[in-house]
Amino acid sequence: MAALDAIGSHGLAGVAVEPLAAALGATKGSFYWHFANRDALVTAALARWDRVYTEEILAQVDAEPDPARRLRLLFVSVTATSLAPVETNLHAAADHPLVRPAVRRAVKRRTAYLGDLFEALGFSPEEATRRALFAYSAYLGHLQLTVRLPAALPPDHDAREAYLDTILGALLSP
Amino acid sequence: MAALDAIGSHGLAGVAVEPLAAALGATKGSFYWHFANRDALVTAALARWDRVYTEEILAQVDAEPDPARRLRLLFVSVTATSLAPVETNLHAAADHPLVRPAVRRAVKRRTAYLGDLFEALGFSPEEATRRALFAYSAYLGHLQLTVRLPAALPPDHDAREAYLDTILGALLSP
DNA sequence: CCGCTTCCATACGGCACCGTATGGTTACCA
DNA sequence: TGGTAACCATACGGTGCCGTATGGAAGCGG
Repeated sequence: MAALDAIGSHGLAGVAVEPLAAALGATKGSFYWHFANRDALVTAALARWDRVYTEEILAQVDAEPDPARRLRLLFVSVTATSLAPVETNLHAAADHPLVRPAVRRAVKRRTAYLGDLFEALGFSPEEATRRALFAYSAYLGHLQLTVRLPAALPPDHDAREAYLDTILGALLSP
Repeated sequence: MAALDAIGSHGLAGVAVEPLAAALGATKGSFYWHFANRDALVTAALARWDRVYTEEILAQVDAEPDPARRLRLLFVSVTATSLAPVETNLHAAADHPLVRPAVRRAVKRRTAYLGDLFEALGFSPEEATRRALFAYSAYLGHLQLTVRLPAALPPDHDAREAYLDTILGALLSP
């Protein structure tokens, strides 16, 4: 779906009919035969985002049985830089009436998953909910830095590993 | 500065000459006498943001001598919901050529301050840098949720206090 | 071969914004 | 008091986008 790529590279405003059609070597006339309007395209992109960026990732991570290793695997999977632009730009566009419900649904789904994970690690339900929200906030901020200011992040692989150790150590401290 | 308010309520794209002039009861002709163009207005808004949203806040927090209480005070000050929209929208617009250097500067300044704080709390310089980045990421994500999805955050005052305790506990765990 | 559906292109009107041109008003000052 | 600078309003052209109207071209069943 080219619309999701456009969200990644130019944000929600980048999902524009005329430039997109031109980039695909087509014309507006063609586009408006396939879609009712721009909103329909955005809606389709959001549905695709929900499948690929939430359900598939969680299903894949959920294969790991050990909760601690599952949390680490989740962080590694989810900070892959290829996902970052779309994630960041969609969260940033969550004031848009079409985007808001999709993002709300994703945040609920993801924080619930994280909450279950922290419960499996031995925290009380309330504490698990708090740590889940904390972890998700850190995830959001990390992605934002990844996209906008990568120079602020640890430079090489070793430093990133140490950084991940720090994060997981803090999140799992009793 | 009305431009900063516009960034808060409608993002960088909300800094538009004609609507802004109309909102102030003026006209474009008046605006273009005071500013060379839209970019000049954006630049002025960014300079003001740097003063009010970084320097003043840090100066105010720095009055607290105890590092642990200073960290808590910093979090409380900085998660005031009145600051959240401008902060979030500016970070979200950091791909813009005028905004990028301003945000980069702010992030550097703030993470450096946080790093000093964690060093004052007894962490090694490297660990302090990691925790500073972690704390700033969590801050960014938290603000984003505050603006876009406030329903995802702890609902009442007691829950927010418990949440803050969890966060500070995790950030300060050895 | 005819007519119908499917798919695509060109052309148009409309909107919101940027920036410029130009004239007008106020006020101060030589 | 006449000139000049500071400030503001109206009007215009340009751009990039949305959505519609309209006319094909290609394929396929009757």
